[in-house]
Amino acid sequence: MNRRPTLSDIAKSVGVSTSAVSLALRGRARVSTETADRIRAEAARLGYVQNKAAAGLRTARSDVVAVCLNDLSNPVFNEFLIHIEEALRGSGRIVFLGVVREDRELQQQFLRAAMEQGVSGMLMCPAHGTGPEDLDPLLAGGGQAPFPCVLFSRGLDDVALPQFTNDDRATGRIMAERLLEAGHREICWLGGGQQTNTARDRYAGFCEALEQAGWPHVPRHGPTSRAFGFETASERLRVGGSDVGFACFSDLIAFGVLSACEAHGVRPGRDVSVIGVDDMAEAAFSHPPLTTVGVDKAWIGHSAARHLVEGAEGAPVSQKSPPSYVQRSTVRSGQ
Amino acid sequence: MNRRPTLSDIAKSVGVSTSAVSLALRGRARVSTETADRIRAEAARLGYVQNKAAAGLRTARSDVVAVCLNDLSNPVFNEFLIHIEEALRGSGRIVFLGVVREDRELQQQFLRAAMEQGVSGMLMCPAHGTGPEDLDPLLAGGGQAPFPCVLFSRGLDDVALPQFTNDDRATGRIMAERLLEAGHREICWLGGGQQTNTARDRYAGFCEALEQAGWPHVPRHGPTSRAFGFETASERLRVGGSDVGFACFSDLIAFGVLSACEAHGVRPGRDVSVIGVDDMAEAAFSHPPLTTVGVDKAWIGHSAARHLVEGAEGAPVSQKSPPSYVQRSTVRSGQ
DNA sequence: ACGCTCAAGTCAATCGATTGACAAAAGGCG
DNA sequence: CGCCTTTTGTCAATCGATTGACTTGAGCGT
Repeated sequence: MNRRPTLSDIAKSVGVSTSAVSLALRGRARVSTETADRIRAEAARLGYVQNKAAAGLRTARSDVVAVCLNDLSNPVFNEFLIHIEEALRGSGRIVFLGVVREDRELQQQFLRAAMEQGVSGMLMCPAHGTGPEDLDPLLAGGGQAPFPCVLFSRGLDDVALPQFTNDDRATGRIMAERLLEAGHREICWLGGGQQTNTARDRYAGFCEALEQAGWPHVPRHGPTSRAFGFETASERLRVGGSDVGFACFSDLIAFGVLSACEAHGVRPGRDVSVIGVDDMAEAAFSHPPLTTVGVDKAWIGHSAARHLVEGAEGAPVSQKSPPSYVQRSTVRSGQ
Repeated sequence: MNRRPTLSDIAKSVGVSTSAVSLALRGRARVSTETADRIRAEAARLGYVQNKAAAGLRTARSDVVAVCLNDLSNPVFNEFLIHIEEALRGSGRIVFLGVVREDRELQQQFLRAAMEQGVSGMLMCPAHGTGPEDLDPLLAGGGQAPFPCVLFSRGLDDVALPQFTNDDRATGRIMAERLLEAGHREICWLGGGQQTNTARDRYAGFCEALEQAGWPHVPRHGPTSRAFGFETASERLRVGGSDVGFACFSDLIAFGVLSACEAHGVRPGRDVSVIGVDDMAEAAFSHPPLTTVGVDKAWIGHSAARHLVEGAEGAPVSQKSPPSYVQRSTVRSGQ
């Protein structure tokens, strides 16, 4: 029942000091190549594995990054996670995952857990209703903050943290413009709400473009789910007729709308128009394939991760990626 | 630029020893309620956060659990992760995530990282081709193993580790039986391969039931992706006509088949039958809704997690959850 | 032969928390 | 009053790795 070998086991076995072993294994100078080789050989023979807890205790460094997400069952967050994990693994970091389901309390718990574990940084998509006070411990300047934090996907106002997000105002505008072109009698906004900057900006951009054109719309805010899209679209189709353009806060909602269209015998891309946001992988395979405004999840995920590990110099940056219109077949072509 | 407060900061400030502080904060005896209150109050005032690295160094304990996955872009693994994360959070563990993309080398790296971090255990879905030799360090008996490991989703033969999986042989049988009932001229197997027990068992059960009935099938092994389903089904429909029943290793493949059917103007549930496995969330929303054999991902995820944290007593268990036939509309009803 | 530099190592303190062994004070009991 | 228990704490060692300061011996130039 022998425990894991330590530096001093190797030292004893080779006949040198633990300092020498530590130095050799990390490839520093101060040990001759010959001794270093013997040390490395013995380490391999013994099956030595570094104890990062001990190393981190001494050096106050760590290669763990916490990633704070809200909802894995929304494919878009899953996609963000994929890109983030990829970027982080590429730079030798390790991922601590937290799923906080839009719950500020859970988010606080995860923050604390991350501090306890001594992570070197955090990538965070803030939960609904997160304000500066929630992030207080991370904001203190002058080396006070336990670790740097970078926000992704959702930004926060009045928070001096680097943020990588989609340009949601532009996204909303694009949706409005395309729907306007399609020339529907009624335009309907589905989803979003007031809980995140993402939702507010997207809707604001949408309203802005519509107002410019002097065109009204019927707003229906609600959860980001297929069910919400299905039910709300069904209601609109029943009371408002079938000549309507649906602007959906998320592809997920749009999928629900598509189901509703099918149930009502209405053809997306002909009678009605449906446009989503995100361009999640499934969008290309929906029935019919969904027209959507693509969010550059890879860029956002990679940039946020890179910014975190490369160290944030100077003032916190706030970068937005431009959305891209992805034409498939659910938006009617102009009259 | 004051660093994080430590036990001894609290001790100094309250006027007791660090021992007392440690004891009090963890609610042990040996400190009076009154002193303990003062200590807790001061800890809160100072914003004390425990340093788990230091604590773990001393106690050789940790509340981190490594979760080793292969492919987040397959929704079924995403669903497993959701359930696992949920169960782990419920027992106060935190998740250290690794995505190893069916690469044994990456899997080894993750194993090592987990040892370095000193995780208390691992939940693992083994990569393609994983053998006992890959898991060697985890198998040594008598307290030698660095941490306990529980396999989920995919089992491994000749490996003395607890395993929680779906009953894949039964799953394959169900698929064959339903397709037999539908009475197609040709029955086609899509996906799987020889890389995992899951794939082998599922296919074996399928063959078994078909042989019993004395019915042939055309096998097409390949990757678990929509694209593979689409292409292979297209080919079958072209050369073999439209009276075919498709048994798909995964819902993902089945979705591809559905697209192929649409492209070929063939109606699933009427002309052809399509049956998948997993019952992923999307299956209920495909077009048409997919008939599938459901895998109890919640049970598997929760059980594996619970088994790990509650400590594996006695001999390693190997438990299989029974699959469930989920009838929707892509399998033709019997003649 | 002397002083100097450099390479190759070693020493010992340190990171922060935990815990077995011990100590002092208070209370109980005959 | 003396002895024994509890209660409430403290001491000091310990977990494993890192690192600034120091030592030793060899090599070199003059």
